[in-house]
Amino acid sequence: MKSNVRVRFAPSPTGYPHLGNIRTALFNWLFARHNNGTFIIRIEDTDVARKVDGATESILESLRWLGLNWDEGPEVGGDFGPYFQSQRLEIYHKVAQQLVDEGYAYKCYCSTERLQKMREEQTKNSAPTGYDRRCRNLSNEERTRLEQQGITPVVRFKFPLEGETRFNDLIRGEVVFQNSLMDDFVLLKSDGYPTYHLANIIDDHLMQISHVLRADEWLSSTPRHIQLYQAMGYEPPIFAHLPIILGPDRAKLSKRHGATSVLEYRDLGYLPEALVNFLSLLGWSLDDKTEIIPIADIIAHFSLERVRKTGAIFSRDKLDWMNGIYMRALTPEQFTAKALPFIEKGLPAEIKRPISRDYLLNIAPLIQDRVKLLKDTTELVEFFFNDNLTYDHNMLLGKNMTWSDVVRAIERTLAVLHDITEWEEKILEQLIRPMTEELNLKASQYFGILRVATTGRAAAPPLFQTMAVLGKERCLNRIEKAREIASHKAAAGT
RNA sequence: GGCGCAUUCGUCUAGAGGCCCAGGACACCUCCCUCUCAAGGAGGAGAUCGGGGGUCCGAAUCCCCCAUGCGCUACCA
Repeated sequence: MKSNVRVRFAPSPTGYPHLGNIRTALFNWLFARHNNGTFIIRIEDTDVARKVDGATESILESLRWLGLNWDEGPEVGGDFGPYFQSQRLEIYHKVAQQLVDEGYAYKCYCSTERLQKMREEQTKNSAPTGYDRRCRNLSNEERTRLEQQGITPVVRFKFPLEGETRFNDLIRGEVVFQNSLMDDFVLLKSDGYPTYHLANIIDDHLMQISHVLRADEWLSSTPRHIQLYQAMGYEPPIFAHLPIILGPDRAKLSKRHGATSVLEYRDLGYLPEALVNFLSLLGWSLDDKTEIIPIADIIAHFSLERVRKTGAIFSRDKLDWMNGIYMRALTPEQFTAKALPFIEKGLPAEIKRPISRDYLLNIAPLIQDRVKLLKDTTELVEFFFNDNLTYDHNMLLGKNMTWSDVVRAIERTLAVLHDITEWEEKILEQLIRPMTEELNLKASQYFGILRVATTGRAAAPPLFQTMAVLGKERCLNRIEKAREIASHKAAAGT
């Protein structure tokens, strides 16, 4: 049973959604789900000049990826459509005209040049900026004359000159603005499109939005909205202004802060559930210590009362840590399924495709603990697939050893390995570990040689597990190669 | 410049008059585990709660002033 809570995420397709935008979407979604309400997507495509191709799709894709499903909006429709503002122009025109007729708004013929000049003048004199209301009280004759000049007017709201506008913000409490400080803002642009203020109010009303949860940057224009609601005779929704997400320089997160597009995080290999968990904790908290919270619990406990007022700097370090936690919580099967596409894409071209899912499934437990981002898996997994190991040969030489020590160790190992019929971790360890003593080496020296020989790396998953997964043939071939290298070195007397 | 909002460890945060000479997490450091790298475990360091005044027996928590930061100040959202 749905409640009356109806919230919307109303992005403008002027770019690719970044973490800040999507966090607002997330809080709306959480609020809707917690209250058993309706989550609506409305595309505010009223800025023709800044519109970016593909932005809408990218926004929807970001939401889908994170699992923020919507009940009404693009693709799914709903009873209050259309959900693209560019398809609702007639409605805005009608209401704007009505406001003009009723004396709440007026047509303004001022040119952008004049407005710009006016603003410069105001700034120069350290006066408050804002439209000087020149067209507010035009006589009919003047209006006709300007019309005849062929000027397409904009429609401006006749903001009350006196009094104050107040409202109660669910997060910030009561906020008061002096009306005398507000100017007559534009409702309808000369290109026929409405401004945010007009379209937003009309649609929120028509779509029966109960709560407006939006970023803090809108707080200052809320009195405009309140006044508009009153002029139209609409009941305003409840407002809650969310803290914004900041870049490392404490300024509002934006494109210039780098990789902030949500889809980039997907492509880097963050898990959507990790990102959701992390984002939900940017401004909201469950209690004084819980950090890893399943989505069902976030929904169950989400409340605006526990939303902070201050902007938060997004920290990649902590996200990475959290992603690692979610990564480790995956079953090997899940992990394999998620890592596979990244590995297919990332492994060198000479390695034959498709890569074996079964083989990868065996590798998974060895690397899962070591992965922070799915993109990292390629690097971690590479030596399992690449039989042409290239490494600095000197890595074979353990600390305080000579090359002939290395040759001897390898030869003894090879002899033992050849006879193994059951190539398993336990058996490998049973046979090889005791050799440490026989060879009079430290485990770190001996295992180190074998690690480099089989993996070409100084750091890799535990030796016996790794060898078991690699298989007998691969191990023997690689160790043989290492023996040749070491023999040459020994012969050269280096 | 005007208006608005905010201000607790480097960062994310807990805290709604005594439970706080401020708790948790990330990052950092040390140790343990250990064949390497991780993961895991145990510790450590890190905030005179932006500053100053009040109120109160008692303030991070209430009030006032200041400072600083951010946001808005577009025919952008």
